[in-house]
Amino acid sequence: MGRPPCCDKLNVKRGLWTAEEDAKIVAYVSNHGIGNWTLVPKKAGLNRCGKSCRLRWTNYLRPDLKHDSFTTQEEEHIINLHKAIGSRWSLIAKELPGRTDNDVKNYWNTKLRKKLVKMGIDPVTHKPFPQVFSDYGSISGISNTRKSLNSKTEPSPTHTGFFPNANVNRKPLILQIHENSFPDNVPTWKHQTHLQVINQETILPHFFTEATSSCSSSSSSNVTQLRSSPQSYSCQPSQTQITPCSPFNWNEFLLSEPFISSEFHQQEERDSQGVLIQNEIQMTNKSKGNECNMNGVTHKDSGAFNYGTSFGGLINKKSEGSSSSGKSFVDTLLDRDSEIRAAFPELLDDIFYY
DNA sequence: AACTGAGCCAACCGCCGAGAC
DNA sequence: AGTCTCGGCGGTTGGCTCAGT
Repeated sequence: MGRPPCCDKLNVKRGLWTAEEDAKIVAYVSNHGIGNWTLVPKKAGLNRCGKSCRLRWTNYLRPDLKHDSFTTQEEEHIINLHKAIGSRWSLIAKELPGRTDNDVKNYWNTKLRKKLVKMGIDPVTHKPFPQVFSDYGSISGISNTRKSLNSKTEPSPTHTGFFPNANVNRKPLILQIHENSFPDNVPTWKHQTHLQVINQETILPHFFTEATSSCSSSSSSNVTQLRSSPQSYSCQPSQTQITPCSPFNWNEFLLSEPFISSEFHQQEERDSQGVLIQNEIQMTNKSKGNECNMNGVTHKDSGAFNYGTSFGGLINKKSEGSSSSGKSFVDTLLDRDSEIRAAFPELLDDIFYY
């Protein structure tokens, strides 16, 4: 039953590729094209796993790849896209010709994330840190930071920490940030005593998983949550129904136009009147077609889940008048981001210019 | 010159959905 | 219907390079 295994994992070579191996893959692909990667090692005379061959090709050997450093324009594009869709590296990479998801991911993790932190911007929410703390304080019921100054709760050992190795260095987050040359042009941060005692967990949960999963990297896990938790979804399910880590309401991106019920529109109206967005929408994404349960009403999509169509259709729900046909999915997302910011200034706060 | 730590990036790991059997 | 692999994805790690001491 089932397919045979693609390779004997114990007897295949691992590690860095040699020029000779690269040449074999290139020769094979140029002769046979890309097909079943499990057959490639055998046919190309390589003692590698097919999966490894595929990765080598897609991340390094593909002729359309750029191998030079990222340009300023590409940087800005990545930041904007990450702001809009989070760490969906494959989607971001599709918007950057010649770049792979691995390239983009590495560049983000090694350069851009640090750059944003140095600028005083939370790389998850893309908001200035003081604003993030302020948001979280109001969301979680922490009416002022002084309250948490007295907190002596021990940090949870399960959190990975905002900075690398923070799980080893268990200093409060604020101290870490401060000690990591926080810029002087962020006034709030000058008041170290006002901040230094704040416990990691007390501040903002998503910080502690940011290194491994930003908000939308948890988008996949959000979907999982949606399946298991009909009441709400957020980056941190146990915290609040409002996700502080993204300006987007992902509900909307999981719905396409045919799903939009009158109840949903009513909900939107309430939202636009300043009522906090409640996660009344329960989503399930079944193996064939999308099913979504909104306020108890189940709707079903006709086709497989598809960003380009489902998202696009949904986005256009609010983008009436804007051309949808010629725009890419991500462009549309960015437009949508701007629209949301314009529509909900009190919820989404000021746009931050990099 | 030798050592050390940080930065970088290619490659691997593990999960998931789709589809083959 | 159930089991299994493939292919795709995001997260993590190993090891190389280089700057600083």
